[in-house]
Amino acid sequence: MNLKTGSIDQFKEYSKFSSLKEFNTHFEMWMSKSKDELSKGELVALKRLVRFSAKLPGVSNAKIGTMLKAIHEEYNGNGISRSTFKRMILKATALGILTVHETERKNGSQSSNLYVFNRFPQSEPPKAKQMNHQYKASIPSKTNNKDIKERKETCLDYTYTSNRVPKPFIDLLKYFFPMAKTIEEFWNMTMIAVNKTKFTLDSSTILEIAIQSFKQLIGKMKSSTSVKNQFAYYYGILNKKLARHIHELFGNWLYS
DNA sequence: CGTTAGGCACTGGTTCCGTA
DNA sequence: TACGGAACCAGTGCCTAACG
Repeated sequence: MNLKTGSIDQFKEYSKFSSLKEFNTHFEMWMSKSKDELSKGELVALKRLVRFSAKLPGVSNAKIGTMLKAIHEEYNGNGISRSTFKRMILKATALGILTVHETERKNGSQSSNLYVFNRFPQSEPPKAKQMNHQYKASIPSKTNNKDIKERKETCLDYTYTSNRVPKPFIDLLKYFFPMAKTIEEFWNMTMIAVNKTKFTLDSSTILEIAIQSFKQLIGKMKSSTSVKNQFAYYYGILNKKLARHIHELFGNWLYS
């Protein structure tokens, strides 16, 4: 009992789904897209993790040992190893399916991880390249349960930004907008603008244009007070830059 | 008495190697 | 190639004995 400092309820704010049904729908989309990336054993592990993420849709604080035990029981002793489970976590994190948060016990010692499933993006699901090989948990700093409780009232900082946002983008924005939600919103605007073009751009190009646009926004914000809505302004810059880029790529005939 | 150091336990992370 | 498992690492608190 001393292992857990509280129930899963206190991680409520981590859930990105309004219902279990919604979570299942998103997970199915992830599976249809990414299940080939995972081995048979890894799929067993992932699906078991999903079943441990029901109380709070898409969030699990079960420890690896517990889940392995459950798998072993389910498969009559022919379960999977800790190595396989961890390989699954690495892959699923890299694919953007889930995010891992470290937690501590009340007394400060390391506790089980918090596994948070991400929503399936409405645009393109993140590619491995876009993830910047971010295999590690996206949380550099340790969190503890007390912290998490305290953060209920406040917003989560940039370390909680979803894995679908490329790291260089986070690294730039965090100095100006330290909140994860804001950074994610900027990235959402980016993907909306990109998808609107109907052109397929590679991830590094998108990132480059996004960063340029954001820098231009910051420049504007510092030099004038005319920026009323930072997202809208950013979106405007982005659209222009994307149009120019595509124009350069494909020539005038597209717009004639 | 209070403090400190050492060993233990618990967790996750990484790497490596043998095997089917 | 997927997998299991061992060996190592790190970080923390707990317990206890020794110390001043």
